Amino acid sequence: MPQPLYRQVYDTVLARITGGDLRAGAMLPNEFDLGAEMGVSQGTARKALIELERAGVVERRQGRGTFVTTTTEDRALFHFFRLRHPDGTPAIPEPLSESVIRRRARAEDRPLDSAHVFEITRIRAIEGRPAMHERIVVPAELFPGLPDRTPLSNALYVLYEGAYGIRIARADETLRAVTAEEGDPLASPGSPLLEVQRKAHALTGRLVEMRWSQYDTARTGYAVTLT
Amino acid sequence: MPQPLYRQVYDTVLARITGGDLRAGAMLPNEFDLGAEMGVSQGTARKALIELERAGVVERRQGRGTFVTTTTEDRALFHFFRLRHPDGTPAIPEPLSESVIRRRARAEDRPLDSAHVFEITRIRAIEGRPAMHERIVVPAELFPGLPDRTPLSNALYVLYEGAYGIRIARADETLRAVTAEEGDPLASPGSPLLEVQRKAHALTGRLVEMRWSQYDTARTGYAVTLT
DNA sequence: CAGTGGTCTAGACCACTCA
DNA sequence: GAGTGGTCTAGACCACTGG
Repeated sequence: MPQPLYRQVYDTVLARITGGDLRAGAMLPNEFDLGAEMGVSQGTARKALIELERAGVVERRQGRGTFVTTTTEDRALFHFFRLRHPDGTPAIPEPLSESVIRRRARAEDRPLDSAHVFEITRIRAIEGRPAMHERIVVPAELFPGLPDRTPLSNALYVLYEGAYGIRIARADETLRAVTAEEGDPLASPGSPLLEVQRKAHALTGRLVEMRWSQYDTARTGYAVTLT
Repeated sequence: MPQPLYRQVYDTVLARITGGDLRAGAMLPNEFDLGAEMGVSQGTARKALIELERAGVVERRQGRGTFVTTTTEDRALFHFFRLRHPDGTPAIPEPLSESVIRRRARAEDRPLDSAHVFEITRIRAIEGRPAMHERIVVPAELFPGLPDRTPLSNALYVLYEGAYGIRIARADETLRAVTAEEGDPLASPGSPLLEVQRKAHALTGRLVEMRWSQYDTARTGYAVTLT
């Protein structure tokens, strides 16, 4: 047995989702039907579905069924945006300015594996104060017509999925403290800023976004839980 | 059925571990024996053990058995210490200075739910340069004789478990960028520092440590993965 | 009410570890 | 070779959802 049966079911279902056969929000077959279709028992199909749920690919609801996970504004805000107020509630960013340009990929964009990229630059505020400065780079061929969609959704990952079928599954971030320079849009020179570098991967595992963010953390904090 | 059977098995086993009946590294009964003991089938005992493994409480090894997880230096360094070199490898801290005092709990120590606390202050270096300044507060009654154990282990959580049977299961952190002040032990005044506030919980869920850390991130970064 | 996922059982065989 | 966890099956009943 090269791969466990439940793993084969897992891979097949995942391929249907990433391949577009099953779109976000679509209902999957029930455990018995899926098992029959794949030539395995209900219990084996069930194990595959449970693993898919754990990976965040599907959502299971007793009495209703199993559905392909949809990236909602809430989910994007909760999972992939970590700034919190002192009381622990998520900070809500509001757009202040935004630009999207198309350009050739530079050396630093190499990991995106694309000749051309879109570069999004935006500044967002929290409770009325400019607090976030972001530069976002994505492969141009994966997001056709992106510049025509301005103003972009505040939650970019909802747009990625809704308009381009690209679901962000994982993001690796590296955080550093830096100092604001002359002309910084967020804070006066010398002020401390939290700099975050992100590499975001789609369900397929492909790197689809690189992001440099700077946060003014005078009134908020970046929250993480380690387990 | 108020609670699923597998959940009852889970709780019973967890209670045995937190209660000291099963110590770190101890081997659990196999799935059939555990099931028989609890009056459930092997499959149900198995499900409880899998959940315990997912929670990081036990480790299962095919052909060997199921064992209570031990906090090793590696685990502590990998899970609960997030500073990484640019190439992604963990930064290795080396002790420079350390002090442990006993004092009355102050208002800010309230969450620790203890009248007296130990406060550990230490400075550690990375690749020879002072890079971490930490203030750690724990309830005194949970860690009797802690000041006599100086110099403390570099990996405190290994000491917590080995000497006091307290295993850290979860840590909530909040990160901010701050500026070094006059006399800062890590960097010259005005330099940016990454400030991390941690609240660490034991397996039982009790808050057992509060920690304020400052990192010089000039040569390292704090790495996180969001999923 | 029919259909779904959630729990549980009893049993089988396989893969790995270690003496 | 004995003992362990890993996979898989077939079937049962329960709990929840929605028409």
